[in-house]
Amino acid sequence: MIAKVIVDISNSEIDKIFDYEIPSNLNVQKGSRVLVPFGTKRIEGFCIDIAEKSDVPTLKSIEGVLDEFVCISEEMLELMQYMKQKFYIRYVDSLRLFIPSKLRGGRIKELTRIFVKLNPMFDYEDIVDAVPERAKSQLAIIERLKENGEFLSVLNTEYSVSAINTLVSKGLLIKTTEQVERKPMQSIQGSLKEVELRPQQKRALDTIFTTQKDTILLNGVTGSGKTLVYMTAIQKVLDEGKSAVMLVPEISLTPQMLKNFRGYFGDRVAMLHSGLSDGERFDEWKRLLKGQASIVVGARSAIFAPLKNIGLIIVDEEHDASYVSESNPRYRTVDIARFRAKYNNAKVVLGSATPSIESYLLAKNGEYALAVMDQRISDKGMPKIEIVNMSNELLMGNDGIFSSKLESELKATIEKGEQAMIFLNRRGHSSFVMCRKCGYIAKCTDCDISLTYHSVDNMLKCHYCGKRYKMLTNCPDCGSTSIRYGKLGTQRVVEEIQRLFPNVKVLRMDNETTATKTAYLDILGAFAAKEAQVLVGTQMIAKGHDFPDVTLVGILDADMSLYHQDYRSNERTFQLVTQVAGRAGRSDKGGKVILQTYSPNHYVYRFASNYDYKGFFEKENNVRCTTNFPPYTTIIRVLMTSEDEDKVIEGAKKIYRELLDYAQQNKNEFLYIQAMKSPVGRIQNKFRYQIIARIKRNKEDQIIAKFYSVIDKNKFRQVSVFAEINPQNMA
DNA sequence: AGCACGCCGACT
DNA sequence: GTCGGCGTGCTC
Repeated sequence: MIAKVIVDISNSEIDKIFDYEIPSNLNVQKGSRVLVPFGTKRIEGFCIDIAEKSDVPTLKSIEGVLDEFVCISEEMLELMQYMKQKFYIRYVDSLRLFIPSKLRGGRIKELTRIFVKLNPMFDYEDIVDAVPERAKSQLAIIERLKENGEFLSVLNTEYSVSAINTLVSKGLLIKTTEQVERKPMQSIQGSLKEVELRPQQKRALDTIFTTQKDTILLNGVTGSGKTLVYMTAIQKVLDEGKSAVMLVPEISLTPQMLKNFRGYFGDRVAMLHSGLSDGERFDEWKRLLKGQASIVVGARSAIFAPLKNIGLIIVDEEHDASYVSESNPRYRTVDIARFRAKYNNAKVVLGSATPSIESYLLAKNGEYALAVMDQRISDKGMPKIEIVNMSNELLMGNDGIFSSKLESELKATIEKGEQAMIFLNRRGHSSFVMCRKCGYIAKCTDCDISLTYHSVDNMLKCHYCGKRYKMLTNCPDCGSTSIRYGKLGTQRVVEEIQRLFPNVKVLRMDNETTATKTAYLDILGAFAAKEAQVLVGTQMIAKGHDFPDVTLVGILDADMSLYHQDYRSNERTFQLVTQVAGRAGRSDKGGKVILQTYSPNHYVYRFASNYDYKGFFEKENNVRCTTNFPPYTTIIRVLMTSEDEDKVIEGAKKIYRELLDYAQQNKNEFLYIQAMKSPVGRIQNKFRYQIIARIKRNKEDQIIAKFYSVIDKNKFRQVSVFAEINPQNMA
C-alpha cells in the first residue's frame, strides 16, 4: 500500500504530496503522523491518504508511526483542502494549526515537576539527629516533610532555597521527578444559576434551531443576555449527543467568563487559549480528541479543535478583528466555522451588539438568519451618551485634555464614592491631521480616506493610493493655524487627573502596564476591588469585567479611530463607542457616558449616542456602496519585503507589470491598482513595498486566484511576497 | 527548509 | 594540488 504524505517542512517548494511505501508491519492510517526518510534526513510527516499504487517509479518506505492515535480526522483533511483553495494556505501550515505544537518534534513531554521528600534510606529520627540543633529552618523543613513530600515549587515559597539545598546536599532530602496532571484553571469553579429565559432570548433560540440557514447572526445589545442564549443552545446540542465550539476574542477569556462555563458544564469543557502552557494545551486537545470533553471554549485557533460531531459553533463578538488571522497562515475564522458547520450539519451563531457591516449585510440579504435582542436584562436601559464638542472648549479657552463637562462629572462621581473609566482611543499607530478650530480633517482627494502624517519627511500620505501631500500649516477651511497631529498618552491623562484630584487613586492600563499576561487581570481585579476610583486605559478596558460601581465613562479622543486611514474606521469607532459605553451603568445606580469629539455632528456619534445600530448600518452601508469599498468591492494587497531594497523594487516591478497587464485586460473588474512603498517603509530591517488593488466582487475568486498564481510564479531569492484580502491594517 | 553537488579563488 | 566559498536544484 501507498501512503500520501505531507512532510513537516513549511516551504512552498515542498508543500507537495509525496508517496511512500507502507511496510506491512506498520499500521499507517489516513491521518496518522509518520516518520519518513526525506532526502538525506528523516522527517515527520502526515499521511493524508492511502492509495493502491503510485506513479512514482521508486519509493522509499515509511519508517514509523508516531502516535498511538490517529491525529487528523477525515473532516480536518477536507478542511485542509478547503483552506488551500480558499486562503492559499500550504498543507503543512493547516495541519500544524490542527495539532498542538507539543505533538510535533516527536517528544511529548508529560508534565513533570520536581518533588522533594525525606530520604527513605534513613529513619526520621536519624535525619533529625543529623541536623545541627541551631539549624531551625532545616528542622522545620524536615518536620514539614515528615508525612508527605512536597513539590519543590511549593516548598520554595515556604522555606529558603539555601536550607533546602543544604539538606539535599547532605543526602537527607532527595529530589524526584513526578508526573503531574495538568488541569488549567482548575481553581475556577462556578455554580449554575437557574435563570428563566426572557421572551427575546427564547425567540433567539427558536431562530437558531428552526432556521434552514446554517448561520445565524445574533444582534443583541450589550447586557441583553447573549451568554445565556449561548449556554442554553450548547446545552441543547449536548443533549442530542453532539459537541460545541464557543469562540471569544482572546481578551474576553477572563476567569469570570471561564467560570460561567465551568459552572454550567463542569468537566465537559476544555479550554484552548494563549494563557495555557504547551503541555496544558496538549492535554486539553487530547481530552477533546478522545471525546472526554465535548465543549471547547477558546480564542480564534480553537475553531480547529479536534471535536467530532459538532452541533453548534458560536462566535461571540463576531465583529472583533482578532478573528481574522493577520500573520501566516492567514484565514478568516468565520469561513472555517461555516465549513465545519456544513460538514457536521451544524449551526454557526455569530453574536454581536455591533455586527460588522459585512455580516449584517449578509443577514439582510438572507445569507444568514437574523435574531435581534434589543432589550437589556436590567430595567435601567443603556447609559446616556452625551457628546461634547471639543472645538467649543477650545473657543472658551480650555485647551486641556478634559472638557469642563467631563471634569465636573468626574468630580461628582468621585464625591459620590463611585467609579469612573476614562477611555483613550489609540487604535492605529499613525496620526491624522486635524484643525482644532473647525474640525477639518485632511483627506485624500482620490480616496476619501483621511491622510496620515509622516514625521520623517513632514508629508501627508494616503495609505490606499500612496498619494503624497504637503503638510498643512493652516487650515484650508477656516485658516486657523491651530493644527493638531500626534497622540495623547495614558500617562498624561493619569497625571492630569492626579493634578485635578490629588487624593484620588488612579489605575492605568495600556500596552506598557500590561507587559505580563497576568498584569492585565491584576489591574482589572484591583479596580473591581475598588482599590482605585478611576481607571484610565486604551481598548483593553473596553471589554472584560462588569464593574457595577462604574457610573461614569469618559471617551477622550474618540476621533482617533474615526479618521484613521482605513475604510473600516467608521465601523470600528461605532463599535468602540458602543462597547465602551456599555461599561457604564451596569447596576441600578445607572450611568453616564461623556464622549469628547471635534466632530460632534458625525453620523457615527449621532447613531452611537442613540444606540441605533440599524440606523448606523443603513448609513454606513450606503457609504460603502457609493464609495466602492468592501463589502461592495474587495481590496487585495500584495506585500513584498526584503533586506535588500533593490531586490524588492525589482521584484515588485515585475509582479506589478504582470498584474497591471492583467488589470488592463479586465478593465471592468478593476477599480484601482497601484504599486507603492508600504506606509511603514521598513520593519525589522526589511524594506516593504506593496501593490494595492480594488476590484469588483463578481469575479473576485478568479482575480484573487490570478494574483496568487502571479505571486507563486515570481519567486525571488531573499524577497518574500504575500497577499492579503481586505487587510485589517496597512502597516 | 536543508543538504549535496559543483565549479571558481587563495592557501599549505 | 585542495580547502572552502555559496549558486543551483532536488527531496517520494
